Amino acid sequence: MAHELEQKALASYLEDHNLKHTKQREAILSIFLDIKGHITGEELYQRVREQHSNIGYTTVYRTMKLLCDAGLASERHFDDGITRYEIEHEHHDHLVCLRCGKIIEFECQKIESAQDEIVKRHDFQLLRHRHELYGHCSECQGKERGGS
Amino acid sequence: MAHELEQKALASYLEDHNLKHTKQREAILSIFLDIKGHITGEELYQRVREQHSNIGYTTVYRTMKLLCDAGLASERHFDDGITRYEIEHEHHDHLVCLRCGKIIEFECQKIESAQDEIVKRHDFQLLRHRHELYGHCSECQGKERGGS
DNA sequence: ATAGGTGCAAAGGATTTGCATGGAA
DNA sequence: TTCCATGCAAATCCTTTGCACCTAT
Repeated sequence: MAHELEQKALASYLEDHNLKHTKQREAILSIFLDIKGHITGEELYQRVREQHSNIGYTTVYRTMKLLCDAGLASERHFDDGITRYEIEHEHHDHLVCLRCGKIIEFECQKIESAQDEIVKRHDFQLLRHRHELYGHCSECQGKERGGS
Repeated sequence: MAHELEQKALASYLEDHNLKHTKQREAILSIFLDIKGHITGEELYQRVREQHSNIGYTTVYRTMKLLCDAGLASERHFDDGITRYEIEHEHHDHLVCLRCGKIIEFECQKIESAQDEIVKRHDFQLLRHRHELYGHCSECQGKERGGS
């Protein structure tokens, strides 16, 4: 079985929470893990459909929510308002190309510590943040408009 | 007339663009300017209604879009997906309390310059960014759940 | 007179929910 | 057998649009 580690993680999460292990959940996890970048619910649904024409939209959404709870995926919201999912991994932020839609990850210790200062200054308890840089990627800078 | 400067700015924007100066636009601008913080379309609509029960939802939305184009307002999108408007002013970012909904503005030169570095490193052309810190404000840190 | 503006209701798009059926445990 | 999961359709939420009427210019 591909993605054995993650499938096991899912299985044990399901057991621990008295939830059921279904073909749909296994299939959606597997297809989701095959994708490297950030995928929308719609896109994921399409991919799932290619292999499992009987799986519904609803199940994809519900399963992604489940995978987020299980710590295998995380939700991202960029400016277009469409929810995207990515494989859960260490903290990072994003550069988003407004022409081709490319999403690049970055992390920056300088910013993190500057944030900590701000949070302290306002006596805030920081739970999470969101930091996105929007612009044109190197490939799109010459173009009038961008495709993908 | 209150907010004379802004009303004039609106008037000249309207003239320049062959648009019409209406009571609704004047009223919405005036009420919007009375609000200090960040307001949702819904809240603004309610406030407008208190004084002008004949103004519709649609007009509030359309007018806010107009005010944004005119540079008098700007739209903000936080994690709850609801559009908020604020008076247009120099660049800043936000701290958002997840309990009481309080929104605090901040600006940080350190972060700005760190961003510039990242953007250069990826050969990106930066157009705008979004940086939001979510957590609990000082007043809400003791509470189980928050009102307001 | 003539564009643009308004307000209602209806549409829109992404996501969620109700409900009867299906399938793990 | 029991309860959770599924899939469809309908509902939801915020926001936008169509359209007939209205009103600045």
